[in-house]
Amino acid sequence: MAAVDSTILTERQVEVLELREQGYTQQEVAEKIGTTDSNVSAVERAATKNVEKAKRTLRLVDTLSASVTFEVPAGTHFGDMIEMVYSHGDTCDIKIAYCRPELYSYLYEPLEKYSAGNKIRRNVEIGLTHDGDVRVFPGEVNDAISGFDETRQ
Amino acid sequence: MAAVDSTILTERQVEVLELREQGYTQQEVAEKIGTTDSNVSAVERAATKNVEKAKRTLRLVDTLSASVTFEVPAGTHFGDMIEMVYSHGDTCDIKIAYCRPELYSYLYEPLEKYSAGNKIRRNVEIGLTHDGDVRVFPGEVNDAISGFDETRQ
DNA sequence: GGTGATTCAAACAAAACTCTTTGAGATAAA
DNA sequence: TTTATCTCAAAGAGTTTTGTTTGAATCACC
Repeated sequence: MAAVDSTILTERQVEVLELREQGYTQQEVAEKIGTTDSNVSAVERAATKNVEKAKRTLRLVDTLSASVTFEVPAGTHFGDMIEMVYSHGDTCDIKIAYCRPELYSYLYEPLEKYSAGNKIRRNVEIGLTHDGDVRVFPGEVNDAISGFDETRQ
Repeated sequence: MAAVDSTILTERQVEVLELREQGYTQQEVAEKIGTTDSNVSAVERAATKNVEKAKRTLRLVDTLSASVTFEVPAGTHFGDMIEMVYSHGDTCDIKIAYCRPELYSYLYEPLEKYSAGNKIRRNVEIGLTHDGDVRVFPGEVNDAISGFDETRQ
């Protein structure tokens, strides 16, 4: 079995991920490792959640390590957020490396799933690097402002 | 403060990372958040460890998601490991996308710090993708085989 | 030598997470 | 309908992690 040292995955989680990756169904995996399909499902879900956490962690650190950071509150319009990027850039003598249309799609991509009606439904942390790059971290939900029920499908 | 939702960093850890990133010393951060410099050091270390864990997690998942995976035991010579890559590729009808010298430096880069005397000091998980790419995950220490004291500087 | 910045180990309580079981549903195909 | 596959919530016991304190140590620099 693959090593899990200094990883946020447990041995059990890697065990399940490996077998699932090889094409076995949850029931087959359950038999192989001696437990129930329901348990395999739970472990697999925990593993997936951990992988998502790892991705978000690196994105957050990447954003925080920019020389300027600021937070955009949930409910902000996309256009306003873009203005905030440029004005913070001006204030800190950073020339943003994107023109307005570029920045729009650059920001829209990672935020698409947290947006609706041209508004962002989450607090967003934005970082500006020395050389004008823009980094984004979609943060926690803020239903009070956005007026959306995140849990609904 | 930046959101830490669905992240493996705690609020405290992000708090410290943010202030440290802004250039404050550990003592200054300690005063700001009302604790000791020694504590700030500990929290910062935990945060760094978590970031490393996140990186290793993604590398492991990347390796595991390859269509063929196998493990190279600690103590293996670099040359033997490279032969293993090609022979597994042959077995599974995967044409490795690197020639021998390329593969050598490609594998040496991520494994350099775990190597000595042309041997690897750790178990290494290797994944081969459908299109011949090679992925590497340096695993747990195995001092019994490698005969090295990892803790020594 | 002294000083500022940082690191480290040990210990502890509180908090978070893990795997598991149980029992119930959801979905889609035969 | 039956079957296979997968999901979900709640609850429990066990393990791990976290933040913290204390006291000592390291390192670079004046």
